[in-house]
Amino acid sequence: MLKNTFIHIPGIGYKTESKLWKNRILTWEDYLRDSHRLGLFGRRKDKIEACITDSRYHLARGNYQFFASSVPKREVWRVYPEFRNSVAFLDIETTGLDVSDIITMVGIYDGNQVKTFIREINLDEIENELSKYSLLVTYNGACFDLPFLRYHFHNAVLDQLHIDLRYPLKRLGYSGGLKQIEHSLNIQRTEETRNLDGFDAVRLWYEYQSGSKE
DNA sequence: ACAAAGGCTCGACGCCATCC
DNA sequence: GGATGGCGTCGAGCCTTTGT
Repeated sequence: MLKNTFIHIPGIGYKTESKLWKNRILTWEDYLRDSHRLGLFGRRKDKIEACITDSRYHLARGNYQFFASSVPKREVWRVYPEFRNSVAFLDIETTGLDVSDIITMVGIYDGNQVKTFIREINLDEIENELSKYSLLVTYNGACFDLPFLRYHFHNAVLDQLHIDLRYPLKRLGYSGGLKQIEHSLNIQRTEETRNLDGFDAVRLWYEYQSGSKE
């Protein structure tokens, strides 16, 4: 999907991208070969070509920073196929909603394996762990998880591509919070966690700190 | 060759939704 | 309850097209 994308190129908006696609210019390679068919000439055409050449260069090297700074946030979902081999699905638990509240746990799924980082056990390993990934996927992470991580872990690398599923799901007609979306997609939780919400994460953390193993 | 019109991008603004 | 990005809207500014 990324190789079909032109929206990250300065001077190209949704209209022009759509026009390219309608004219059978579907990939970067198509553009470099066939753009003269479209009546794009002169400096504009050259600038676009230069940006496509850059895009190919950076994609071949896995330079996620190039795309993180150029692809509009609402279109970052398009990079998933190209960067799925370096993805972290991320969720944090905290003691409250204010960024100065405490992070109690961070969970990461890398596509194969779930890794859990717990306060007072191994949470300090999270900075190193995060630096391994090119792409982060969250739900509402742009407003919640990432600001928390930035506030509490000054050395964490957090310049990755970031797909916040809240917004693409909204466009597909799914909204109302993660729990509700899971329900409407028929995603079942385990018996132990079925009826728990975010506030239970706070309560259970304090119970755990008071000695409850359960 | 020049001017006007039209198309498109892009930034600003205010409102809204979601996380524990 | 605070932070943040997306959304819709608007208008400035640039570029291309069209008309004379």
